[in-house]
Amino acid sequence: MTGLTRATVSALVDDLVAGGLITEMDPPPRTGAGRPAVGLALSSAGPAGLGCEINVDYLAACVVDLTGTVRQRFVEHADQRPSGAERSLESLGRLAARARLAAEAEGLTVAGAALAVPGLVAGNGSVRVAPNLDWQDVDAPALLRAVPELADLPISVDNEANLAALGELRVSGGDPTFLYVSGEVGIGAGLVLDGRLYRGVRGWSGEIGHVTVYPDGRPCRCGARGCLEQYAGQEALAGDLPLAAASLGIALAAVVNLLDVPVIVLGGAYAPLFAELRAGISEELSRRVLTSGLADVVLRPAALGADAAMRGAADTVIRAVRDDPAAWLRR
Amino acid sequence: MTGLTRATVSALVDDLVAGGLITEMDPPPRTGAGRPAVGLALSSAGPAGLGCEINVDYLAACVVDLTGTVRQRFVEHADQRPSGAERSLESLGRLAARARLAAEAEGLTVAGAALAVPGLVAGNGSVRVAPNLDWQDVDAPALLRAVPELADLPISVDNEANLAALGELRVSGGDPTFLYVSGEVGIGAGLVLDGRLYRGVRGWSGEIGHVTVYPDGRPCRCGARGCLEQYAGQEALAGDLPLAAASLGIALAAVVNLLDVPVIVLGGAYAPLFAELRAGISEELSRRVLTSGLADVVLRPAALGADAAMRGAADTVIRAVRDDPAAWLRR
DNA sequence: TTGATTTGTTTATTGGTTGAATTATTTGCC
DNA sequence: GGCAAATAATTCAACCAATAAACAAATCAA
Repeated sequence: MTGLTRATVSALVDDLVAGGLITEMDPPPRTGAGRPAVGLALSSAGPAGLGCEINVDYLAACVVDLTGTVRQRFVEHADQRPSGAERSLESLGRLAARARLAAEAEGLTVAGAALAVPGLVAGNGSVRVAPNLDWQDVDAPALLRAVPELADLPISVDNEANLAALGELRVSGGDPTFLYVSGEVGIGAGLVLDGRLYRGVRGWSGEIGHVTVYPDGRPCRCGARGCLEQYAGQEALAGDLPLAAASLGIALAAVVNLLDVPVIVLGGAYAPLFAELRAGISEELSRRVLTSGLADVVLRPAALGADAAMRGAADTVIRAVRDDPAAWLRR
Repeated sequence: MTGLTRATVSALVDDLVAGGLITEMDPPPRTGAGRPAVGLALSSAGPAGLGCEINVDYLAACVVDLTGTVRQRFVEHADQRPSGAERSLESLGRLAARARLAAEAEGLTVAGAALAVPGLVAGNGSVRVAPNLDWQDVDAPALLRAVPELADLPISVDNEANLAALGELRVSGGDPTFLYVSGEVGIGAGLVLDGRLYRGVRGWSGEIGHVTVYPDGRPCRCGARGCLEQYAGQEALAGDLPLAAASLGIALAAVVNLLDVPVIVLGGAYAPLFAELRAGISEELSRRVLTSGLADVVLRPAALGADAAMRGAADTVIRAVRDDPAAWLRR
């Protein structure tokens, strides 16, 4: 597939095995005649990713190894709104430190950390706004690194819906292009195009909750009227489910018309309600998507549950190692 | 910038000069002391791109050289709706052949052709639907190649708004991410992300004309209700301009919320009306874009006029040569 | 046991890049 | 006018990763 010769591949694989990224499997899988091949697999003892998440009512951290297996998982339920950013991130840092130490006791090396937050994140990792946490301009990486056990780690920060979309990308059966919609208190979306998360120029993509569905409709806390969030957010969801489905369908039809996205994944609070929402969404999609006669849009519930964002965060770290293993070996 | 040594760069440049892609300039530009450098510029005598366009009321073809200069330009005004696809594409083929021959008489080598159509294009270049031409499943590349003078050319086909966006990308002062909105009989959009046109999985992105702005509004010929096209299409534009601006603003706010696009370019019929439309669009954008308090969305009229799609088409050909010059040299 | 088949390694060769030295061409200063 | 400094470009031996082809290893089937 790569066009490289067996000799070259062997040399490269030797480096990866020596660097602990790949292990040789014994006994190897077989086919027909001939000398049996040596099996190779991603190492479960090499570099690992530390995924962290802060949300309105919980803190979470996990360590995922190169194979994608969750090796450590810590969750702490507590309302974060009264704490303020500093106290919350200090608690999360301690939780993450526990996860890291437990993982390293198992022989893993944590290569880096990523943090999922329900808000807008600037390019340098600072959180511009997190409305539901009441945060503004929080330098999250610095506050996390204040915990001594994390001081040496590279830490990235991203929106929770974006990272949940990445988590879904990993477990999904290989749809390289889809929209992940996360129904929480607000509604966020993560857009994966050709296998890569599209973050937008300033990292502020995916704010589907504030797409207008009824221009003169209900007032939204953002100041506008008729935002999707007012019709399909967690509060509205408890009331009129058919309205929630129709409004979701209208907003999603806009996405499909604009981006020709063939798959939509419903996560967060939408996942358990998928059966009830599906028909209403589909109806609006088939009515309003210009190409609905040419090809269907696939609707499906998220495969990962509440851990999606945290797992996606950890995944960004190990994906970086997998995308450029030589950089890891040179470290 | 590349990290290559001068020796290596010299060797590579030698190949490009020998292949006619680059010419040495004489006299070169100067700075201070020292041996003066040899100036290098893209050759205006090398490979060129043939850009073609078919639209409701005209046919057009042009040849653009490596430097981006339009070297030949032919336009034929005539209503194409009564002709049918075969006759239209034969006429366009003859026009393109004239452009090609004239360009080759000037020493250019036409490397390929690209065709802009107002419709949905499949991956193989066939036009699935072009509503305003009343086309369905037209194998446009084959019909163009039926003209003997074009038989040897690789021909690609794309949506006109997509190609106009690419044309705009070339002349714009380097915004790598923007949405180009083309107001014609219908409304199309071309989405350029990080300097690359995003076509969607099936090539059907950019159908902003069928984004819903008023869910229970005017019926559209697509079967839905309240599509943008009914409020900001060429017919609606002649009537209520403030309504057109507001509805455009609502749809564009959705794009910005979803994609964090920092620049919106208004083309086609919108370009001459830019002054009248601007305030109405901006008002809705600042009201409905969640991040409008954090960073502005830039609105500007298209720099290229009616030639945008044709120029963008030609540009795709020369861009392919520039992106992989070695492939051209190996030919 | 033999031959076919497949996997993996060895080794000389190749081609592109590098680095250092060299040559070329200008400006600025005494 | 002559010389030093600065900058540009080329030459050439050395290096390195990948290649191709031969060879060794390990299995199955007859």
